[in-house]
Amino acid sequence: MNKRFNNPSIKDIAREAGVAISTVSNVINKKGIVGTETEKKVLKALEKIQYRPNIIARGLRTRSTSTIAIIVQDIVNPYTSHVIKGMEEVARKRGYTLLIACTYYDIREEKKQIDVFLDQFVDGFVFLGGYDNQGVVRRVYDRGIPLVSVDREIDDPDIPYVLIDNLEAMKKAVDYLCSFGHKKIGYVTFRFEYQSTSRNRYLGYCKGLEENHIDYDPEIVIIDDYMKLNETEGTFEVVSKFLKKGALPTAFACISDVNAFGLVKALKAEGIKIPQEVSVIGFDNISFSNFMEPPLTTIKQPKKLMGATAMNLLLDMVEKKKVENKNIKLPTVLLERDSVGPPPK
Amino acid sequence: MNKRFNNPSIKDIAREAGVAISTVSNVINKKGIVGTETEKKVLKALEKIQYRPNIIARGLRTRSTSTIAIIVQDIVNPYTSHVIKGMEEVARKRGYTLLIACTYYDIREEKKQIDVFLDQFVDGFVFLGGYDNQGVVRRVYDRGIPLVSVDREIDDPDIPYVLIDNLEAMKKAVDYLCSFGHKKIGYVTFRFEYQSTSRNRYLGYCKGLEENHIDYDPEIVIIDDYMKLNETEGTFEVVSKFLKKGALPTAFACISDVNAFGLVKALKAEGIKIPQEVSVIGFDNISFSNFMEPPLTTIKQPKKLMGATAMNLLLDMVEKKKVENKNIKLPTVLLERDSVGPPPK
DNA sequence: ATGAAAGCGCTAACAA
DNA sequence: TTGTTAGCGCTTTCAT
Repeated sequence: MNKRFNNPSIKDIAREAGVAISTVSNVINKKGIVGTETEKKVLKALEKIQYRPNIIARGLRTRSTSTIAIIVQDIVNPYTSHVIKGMEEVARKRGYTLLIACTYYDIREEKKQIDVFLDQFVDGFVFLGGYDNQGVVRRVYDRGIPLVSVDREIDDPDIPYVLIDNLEAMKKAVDYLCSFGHKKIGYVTFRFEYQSTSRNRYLGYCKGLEENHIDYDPEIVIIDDYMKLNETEGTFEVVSKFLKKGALPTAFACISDVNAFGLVKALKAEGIKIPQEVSVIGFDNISFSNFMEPPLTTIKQPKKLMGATAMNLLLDMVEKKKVENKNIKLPTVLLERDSVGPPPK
Repeated sequence: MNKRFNNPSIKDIAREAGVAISTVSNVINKKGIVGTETEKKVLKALEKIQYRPNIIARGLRTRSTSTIAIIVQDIVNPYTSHVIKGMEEVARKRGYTLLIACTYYDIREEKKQIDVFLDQFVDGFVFLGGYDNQGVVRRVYDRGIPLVSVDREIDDPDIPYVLIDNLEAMKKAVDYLCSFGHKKIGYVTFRFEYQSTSRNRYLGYCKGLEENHIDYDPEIVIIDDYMKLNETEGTFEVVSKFLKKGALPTAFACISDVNAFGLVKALKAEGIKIPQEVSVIGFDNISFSNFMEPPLTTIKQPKKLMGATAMNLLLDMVEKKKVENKNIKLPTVLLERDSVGPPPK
């Protein structure tokens, strides 16, 4: 058999200390029911022998492995990786390890991954982004496994989530554009039938227009799923094609920064000056957005905070602590930089 | 006890099929020693009952959990996340799940994470980047656990690695700069005492100068660890300070694109034109490098390929397949874009 | 307070 | 080929 190494087990400790294995277990798990003298003996044995509890064996018994599964769409997306970073730091501090899987926007893949993780006795799930597909989330929820949904809006208040108000945030972006006097405001997004986050941003765009008494003009709304996976490059191509058609607003709101980067490049390629001829506002505040030219005005999402908040919420539930509020909306901030200005005369 | 749910077990299948549990196990694990009729019965039972093997129980027995641990410095770094993507796709296809931990350049954290993963019976390790600190890698290696080191150069050919030739790649960058006639070539890096990858790039820079008969000028070599964690922003600050001192080369080579972004911004902030006054060459080919202004000339690392190659190599070892070559160097390509030009007259 | 023993679900050695 | 059983390392019940 493949017994690669022989770690000391609780048995070895028991023998060394001259006590029962259950006593050792009780010391390790701080049950507080072990006599002072006995505890001392165990502690000494623990000191002497390099012992580390076998998480797998423990997991088989307790059905818990101090492991959290996180399911994301695409780890390469900077928004995603920043949220993960926030989660990772909290998980580590609290003694949990992270299992990560990417679905690349494939719902079947998402289902498969969940099954795999279920097999592993993960203690909790984070769903980061992705399609509405509440069924798949529900399936986990109904098994009684703690879960938090991040950046995926769920109708059901039973299901804990950490979000921003995407609708209000995008409306804020449109309001900002309007405050400069823009009347022709385009929008760049991928499709959103199955994705509430992008849908709500779109709704925010519409609401922004409406409140500012601007008619919705489908000519300047670019909706294309080609921009989804290879965001920046894809947007560059899609927008380049769009520009050939001639319809040009004086400003664009963008579903996210990574798409805005491609939009900006396409605009520049046509010799269009930003913001003198066309203004652009992004969404997310990816770090690169401050290093492009011009620095991108954008809606900042509190990415790391979202991750940290979600993980703390999840671990509180895992550890059965009292959770005050499991439906959390975090605030966004509009970052004024240089890609928005008044429309040309 | 916290028995959250009662998955059907191999026992239930055995009862349903009217065979012994070991027979079921043999069917599931395709041992090929089960009679056709019996197998059919088991398959039918498997069909009827929603059965999924309990990985934890299996792991306790076999000391293997189809899990790979990957240890990175910082998941937010685009180079890192692209390599992970390459690894993730392969791992998933081959039926493994990924445990990910970040150390944020902290050696103690790295040690701690390794211990945690060791407790979990991971089947293999990937070390992505990080300090030389061969000891920590060795400790895993000596336990006989398969491991691959990526982007962390290891002297010991026993230890499998996937790398690029950092020295040659950076030398190639310097050669390229020289081919435009540059004689004053600066370099931007963080410290590299404990990090062979950055050290070898530095050595490549030095060798490039030497072969082109240019004296090394410490005045225009910027070495600062402040650029390590918050790369782009940090580099912007460091370089901005540097520019106040007045020494200015006609070209900069950069340890990585994310640092180049900060460098470029600092240069522009001083009104310096790229490439008319100063040329800049990066390293990595992060996707944004093509979307900044001017598009960044850079050395392309095959990031996803590195990840995929490393994971395939690792899993081959885990599965005890014959491995032809466990020391792999992948090629780099110099991408000519617009940030390099001839020096000013 | 301490110890003995059952058993989590599975694999593998051994017996039949 | 098939079935029985031990045991992976741990937690937890139940005696003592």
